[in-house]
Amino acid sequence: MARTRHRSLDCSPGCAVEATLQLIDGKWKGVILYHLLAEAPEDSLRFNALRRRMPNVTQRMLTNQLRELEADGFLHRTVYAEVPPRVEYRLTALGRSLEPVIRALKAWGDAHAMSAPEADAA
Amino acid sequence: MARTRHRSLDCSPGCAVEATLQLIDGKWKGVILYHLLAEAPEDSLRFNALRRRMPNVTQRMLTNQLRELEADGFLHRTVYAEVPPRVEYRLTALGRSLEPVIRALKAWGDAHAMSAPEADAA
DNA sequence: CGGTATCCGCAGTGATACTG
DNA sequence: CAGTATCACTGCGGATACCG
Repeated sequence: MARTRHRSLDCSPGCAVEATLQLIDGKWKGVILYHLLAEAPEDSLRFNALRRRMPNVTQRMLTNQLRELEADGFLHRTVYAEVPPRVEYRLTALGRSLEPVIRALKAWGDAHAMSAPEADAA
Repeated sequence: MARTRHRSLDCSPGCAVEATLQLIDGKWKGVILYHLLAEAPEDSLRFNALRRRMPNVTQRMLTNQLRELEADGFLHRTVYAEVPPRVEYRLTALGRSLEPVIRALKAWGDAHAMSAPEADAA
C-alpha cells in the first residue's frame, strides 16, 4: 500500500529530478524529513514528538507517510516493546543524504517567503 | 483551476520546505523546469520542443502544468500570432531562482541512481 | 502511546476528440 | 502548431472510531 504511489516515470534526462521529487512528495514527507534533519541530526524522534511539530497532520497520515519513508529506506523505525509503547524514528544514511535537497527546498521557500502564493507575483 | 491545488499549509518551521515542494509538485513540473533550465538557460522552448523532451506527457497535462508554472510566476508564455502558431516558454527570474533546488533534486537522483527503490539500499 | 480500520470526497491525471 | 473540451478513474488525504 505504501508502494503504490510511485507513478511510472517516463525518464527523459529530467528523470532523476522527477524520481527524487516523487520520493519526497506526499503531503508531509518534506516536513517530516525536515524535522528529522533539523531537530535530530543523529537522534531519533518519537511518534508524538513528530506530531507535536506538525499540528495539522492526522495520526493516519503521519503513520502513513512515516511508513512510506521507511519503505523507501529514508528512516528506521524502532519499536521498544515497553509498557508504554515507544516508537522512535531515526534517519538512515540514505535519509540524511537528502539533507542538501531539503535545505535547498527550505532555502528557496525562505528566500521567497511565500505566505500567499496568490497575493505574490513579486 | 490552476490555482486550486495549493493545499493549505500548516506551517510549522518546516513550512518553507513544504511550500516549495508544493510549487514544484505536479507530475511534470520538475521535469519541465529541468528542461527549461538545462536546455535553455535564458532561451525559450516551444510547446512541442518541450513535448519532445517528455514523451509520456499528454498535451493536456503539459498545457496544464505549464499554465500552473506560469501562474506561479516561474515562466513566461509568449504567443506569436503567426500563421503556424508559435508559443514559447521562457523561465522568469523567479523560475531561474529554482535552479539550486532542481539541481539538488537532480544530483540526489543521479547519485542514488534510483531505478528500483526496493533494489537499492546502497 | 502508537497505531489500525473504514468510509468517503475530491483533486490530479489520463484518454480521446475537436478547434483556431 | 498549440491548444481546449469532455468524460471518467484512481488514489491521496481527511474524519472518525476502535485496538494492543
